[in-house]
Amino acid sequence: MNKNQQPACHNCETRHLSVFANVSSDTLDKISESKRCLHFKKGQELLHEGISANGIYCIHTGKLKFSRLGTEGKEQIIRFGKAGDIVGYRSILSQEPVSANIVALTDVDACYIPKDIILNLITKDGDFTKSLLTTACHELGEAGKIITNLAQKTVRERLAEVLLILESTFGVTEEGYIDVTLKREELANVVGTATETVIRFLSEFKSDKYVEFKGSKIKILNRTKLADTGSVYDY
Amino acid sequence: MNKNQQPACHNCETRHLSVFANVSSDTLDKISESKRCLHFKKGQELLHEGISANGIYCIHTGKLKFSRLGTEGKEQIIRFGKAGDIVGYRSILSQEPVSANIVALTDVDACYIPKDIILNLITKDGDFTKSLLTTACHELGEAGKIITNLAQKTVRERLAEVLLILESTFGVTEEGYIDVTLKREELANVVGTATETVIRFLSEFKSDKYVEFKGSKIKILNRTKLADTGSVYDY
DNA sequence: CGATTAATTGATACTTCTCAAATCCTGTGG
DNA sequence: CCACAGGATTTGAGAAGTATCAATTAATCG
Repeated sequence: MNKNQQPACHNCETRHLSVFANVSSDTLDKISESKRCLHFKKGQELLHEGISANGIYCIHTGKLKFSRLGTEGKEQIIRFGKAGDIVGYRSILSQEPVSANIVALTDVDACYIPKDIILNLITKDGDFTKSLLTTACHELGEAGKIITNLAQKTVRERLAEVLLILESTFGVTEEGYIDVTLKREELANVVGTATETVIRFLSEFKSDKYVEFKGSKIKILNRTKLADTGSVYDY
Repeated sequence: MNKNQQPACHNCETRHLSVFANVSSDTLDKISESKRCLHFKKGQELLHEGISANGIYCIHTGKLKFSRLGTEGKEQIIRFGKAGDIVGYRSILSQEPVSANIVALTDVDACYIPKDIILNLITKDGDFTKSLLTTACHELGEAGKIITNLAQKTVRERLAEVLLILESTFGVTEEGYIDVTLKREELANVVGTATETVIRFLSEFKSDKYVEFKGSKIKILNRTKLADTGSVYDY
């Protein structure tokens, strides 16, 4: 995908995973006309905390992290994104500045859809709006889970749980490694702890044969034990 | 307000604070017809974690806490509610079970509006839906803040911040005390710490003259210092 | 007023953080 | 293809922050 050739939304396979799955053919045409397909390199920022968004990105391929700067400028990773997700909608709909830095973890192809198209769609297409609401409400529930876990679980438990979440979010490679590459530091910024602490617990999990490494790739060997370690009951 | 007399939504002053502020007169009539006004005593539960909601509550008067049970059955308070808020909408819209126990902190008057009325309203009233989306997206942003704080701030910082948040959420009484009564244990369950730890830091804040107590009521004496203590920059 | 429940204080143990130092990678230029 | 620079990872030791347990005092409600 490049800037000259704008693939139509009709033919987009990723669309069926997204909030645009059921919008009408007409509407789809309108979106197709006004959107712009963009490419982001690994490490590039799609949106920056504090600005106001003028449109949303519909993620076609690639992986993202959503993070906020906490006290002392430390990164806190809030959640992840992948193909089929839309980003930036929260800011537009709450009429607040973007609340997270959204950064590409891999190369990312995404379509940019201007704000007014989306707002217009909301007033006209009930299914689409419902779909958006469902998404937002689902994420709200997830956020509640995260809050409870952060407040109550130990770092060791949280790390175990995060590994399981990453695996189920991003799946595994052919060789069975979790299909996302995070630095130890980033892993620490998800869990909310120090890098060294992540490393210590990871090597503990490794001695216990719950996981194994290959570079920074991680393979989960024993999901049950890991879920146990993380006090994850709904696994 | 009691069960015999169902006050019309038209005349409800609280409505103007809520997502129903701008719905049409016709729609309002429909809601008025199908709603039921209920009273909850302090401590009573409006919704319970895990069930599926069949309607939403529109809070007319009173205060609520939203909590989840974490590991070992410990309560984690996620957020608070008050007049003008609607509760239960998340579950209905994400088609997931209720994700929190919603409990009255004071006596509460609330109107129960059946699920199908709300879903119908969503397909027909764009303003209402947008209003709901705005609410959900706003709360999503708040959740992100909470996550960052929990992950990065110390218990001491979080407690200081929570006091400020409680004051700005619930206001103060004539005498200047934060207008909500929480047990020390509940305060601990907001902050995500042990009751004893809350007590220790509270008495520290008291010796520092940042706060003063009267029973379990808390009065903030020095907002600036407290914001400092809590590393709250946007106060 | 008595019985619970809540709040407080103290002592100790444990988890996690921080700082320092060493080793390991990775990509780059020669 | 190799060596090197700079970042990433790992390990250790000691400090700091919180949790836990136990005991005491205060507040509340019937």
